[in-house]
Amino acid sequence: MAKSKFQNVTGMQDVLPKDRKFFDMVERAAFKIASYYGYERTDTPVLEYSELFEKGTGQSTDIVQKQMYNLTTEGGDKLTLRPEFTPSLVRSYIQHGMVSWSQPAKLSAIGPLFRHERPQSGRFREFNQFEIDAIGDKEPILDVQVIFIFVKILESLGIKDINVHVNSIGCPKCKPNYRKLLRDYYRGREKSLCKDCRKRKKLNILRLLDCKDEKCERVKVGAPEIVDHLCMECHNHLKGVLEALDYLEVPYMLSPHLVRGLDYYTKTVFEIIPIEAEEKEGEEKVVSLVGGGRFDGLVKLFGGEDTPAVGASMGIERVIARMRKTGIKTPAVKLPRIFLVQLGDRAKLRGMKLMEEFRSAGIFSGEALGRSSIKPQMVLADKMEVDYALILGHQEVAEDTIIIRDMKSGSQEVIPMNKVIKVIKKRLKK
RNA sequence: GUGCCUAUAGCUUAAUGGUAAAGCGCUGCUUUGUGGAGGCAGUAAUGAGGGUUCAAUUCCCUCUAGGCACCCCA
Repeated sequence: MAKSKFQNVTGMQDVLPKDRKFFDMVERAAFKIASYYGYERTDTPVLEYSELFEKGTGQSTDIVQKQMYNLTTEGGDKLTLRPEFTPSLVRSYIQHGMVSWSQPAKLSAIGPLFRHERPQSGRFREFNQFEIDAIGDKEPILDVQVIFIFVKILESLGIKDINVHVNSIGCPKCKPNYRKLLRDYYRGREKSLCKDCRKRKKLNILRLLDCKDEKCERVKVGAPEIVDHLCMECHNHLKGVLEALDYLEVPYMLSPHLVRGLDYYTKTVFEIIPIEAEEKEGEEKVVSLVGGGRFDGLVKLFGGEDTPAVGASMGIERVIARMRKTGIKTPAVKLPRIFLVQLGDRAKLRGMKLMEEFRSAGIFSGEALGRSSIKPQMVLADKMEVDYALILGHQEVAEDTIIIRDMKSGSQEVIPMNKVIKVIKKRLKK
């Protein structure tokens, strides 16, 4: 197994051809649907200045505190392998003056992200996400469009048993009030909480709502819910989101305890979760396939105009794991229908040229130019289940002819080389 | 970062305190320029490094990788 002294880095994996087919399938579905709704692909560098994430993703988040791959260049620049897309895309929005585009600017992105966490199922140190962001519009319908697009992407990949969890975490106006209410509620109840939550209470009290510990769950039941304490603007925004989801018949539920871990979220937050995983909670881990929300303050935080925005991203590896689990197959690979068999050096050369002629004519041919004897080539042709083998030996090269062998019947005939493309084309049509 | 489990040929598995077996795959042979079945042969492994022992792949430790849970998240 491990003969080489080199191995892959923990949590980072090789994508072999059979895996790649799944990636391609997901990417194709994602771009097809997102681009229909106007989201255009944007690529940003894998490396960014560390400060972008420290400021954007947020100092208080686990991502920034302990999961970033940081490096310092010889010149002293502090760089980070991107742990998420949103800050990069917002940076790009400001830097390239997308403010002057028709708003909102609709961007999509795909590629690897890096977080130094302990790998486990559905979690890697290098992983791929597909993200879409609509920057420059505050209407709730944009939130819903983002959710809707991901639901449609998942559906088109055959993942239909999903549920969208939605919540609002308010804005800088109403969030502080709610925080205070929560603090008041939990004051005196510390003893009923798990160890972690006692710590969390000081760092970010909203996180208490996320805990799955039984004891905490019990305390949580009586806790004030943020949806009851939103300011008018946030309340109406949430109402607009839910109404649109209803209208579009998106399967969702309001999850008052959904809190997301990134600092920049405002108002709407959501996750898309497979239903089966929810039902089997305890046996199977609940992993969200998509997560996102509104980040109305981020553009301004980076020095741009005060610009509302909303976006989300999908974990490609997680979606693929889901597809595999539910038995979804990738489309069959296109196999060649003819196979070139060659004997002798001159035939190899002539064969190489012939294949190019076939390629220009749009005909896909198999080959084994590395082989010199005829048998293994025939075996391969058989395995590939081609319709015809084209045999090119010394004699054929000399006479400028080629043998066409019908693999099913075993009959074969010699035809002039200059007619072979025409003949094969005709036969393959049948 | 914490805890638990795992590690035998390319793949799937077997076995043992005395240097490892099989199936699949791959390569070749079974007519000298012709495939599909069957037969024959070949190929290749105890993740790495220590320790205990007369002897370890088997027991112990460390490392590495993989899996899982916590944390957190896509």
